Amino acid sequence: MEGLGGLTIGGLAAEAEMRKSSVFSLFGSKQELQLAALNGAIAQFTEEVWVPVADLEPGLERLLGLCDSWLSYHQRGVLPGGCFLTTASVEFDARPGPLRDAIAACMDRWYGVLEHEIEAATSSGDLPSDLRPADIAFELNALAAAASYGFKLSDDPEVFERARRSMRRALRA
Amino acid sequence: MEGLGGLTIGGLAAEAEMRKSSVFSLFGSKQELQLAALNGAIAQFTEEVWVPVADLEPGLERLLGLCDSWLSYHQRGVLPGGCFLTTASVEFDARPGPLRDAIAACMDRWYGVLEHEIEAATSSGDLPSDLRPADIAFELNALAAAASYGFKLSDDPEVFERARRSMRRALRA
DNA sequence: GAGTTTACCGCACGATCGTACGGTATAATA
DNA sequence: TATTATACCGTACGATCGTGCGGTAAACTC
Repeated sequence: MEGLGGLTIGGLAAEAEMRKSSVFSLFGSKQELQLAALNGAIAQFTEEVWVPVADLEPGLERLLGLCDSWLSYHQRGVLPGGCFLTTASVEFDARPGPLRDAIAACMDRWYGVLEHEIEAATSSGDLPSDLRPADIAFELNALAAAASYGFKLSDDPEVFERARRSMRRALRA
Repeated sequence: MEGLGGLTIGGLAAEAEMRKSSVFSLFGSKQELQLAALNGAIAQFTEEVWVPVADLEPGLERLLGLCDSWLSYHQRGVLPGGCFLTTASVEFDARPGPLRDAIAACMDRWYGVLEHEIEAATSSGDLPSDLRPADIAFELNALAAAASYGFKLSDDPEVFERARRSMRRALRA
């Protein structure tokens, strides 16, 4: 398995060459472990996707760079199981609890980042002002996620080209 | 749990008010059950999404109707766990075997349907000919899937409006 | 150096799940 | 009617998983 549900204390212990009970006592519960894994994945995502473009000019330029680093992150398969947030969303969207709440909060934060950037591009005139930032953010996220699991399913890197063209189209419409 | 992995023989037996062993002997193995569930979900999807628009004019008209019935299908939450194919894709994209193959085949068939319709719209002049059908099909699918799990995660029906606007934008670019 | 914290281990329990096998009615068939 | 197939049941086994508890050795603190 993959994703947060496929994360097992025993499996993690084996990878760390420790005993199950050690790993368990280190986190206290599986749920804590899952939350920690989610935070770790988010930190890594930020490091690999956002940081490389943080120095670019806010607005359309950084947005375009972000799309590229985003797709590259997925294409390199940095972590198995594809887009962690998408996997987690699909897995927990119908299971209320702290995990679902944390995932939803992460998604909201990420949407906030995207929308903020889109608004910057709009106010500097690089994007038409009749576009709703939330629409574009939703669209970009949908494309990145679909590219991630579409690639893992088809093994065809062409999906990243498709996603890239669609993103470009969304950002100059 | 949800999706194909969350499908358990015991759980199904409870729903059917039967015994585990009965359900098991009815399918022979869990994998056969999962394949049957996949086929059932595809049949239902076809019934609820494709059939209602089958009589429309091939091309853009049917494409637009398809997007609406597609989103409506997800919004009504016809089956728990959101878009079955997307859930299954995310769940099995890294687990080689008959399940993954069947899921990939279903996706391919669905993409084929979409592309065929897009080509009809292009050749009748309702869509610009510089658009690649595979790109548009990918985009529509990404939007529908994202709307499905986005809604289950946020409980905000606005995502369907967003997805609808993005789909419309993709189809008249 | 005594006491306490930290990191890890070993073992065991209960729950869940897929799977297997033998049994028993009822229905179909010849 | 005799035979066979079908549908379902009861029970059991082995594997996996989360969890709890007592123990031990090293590290740290006073």
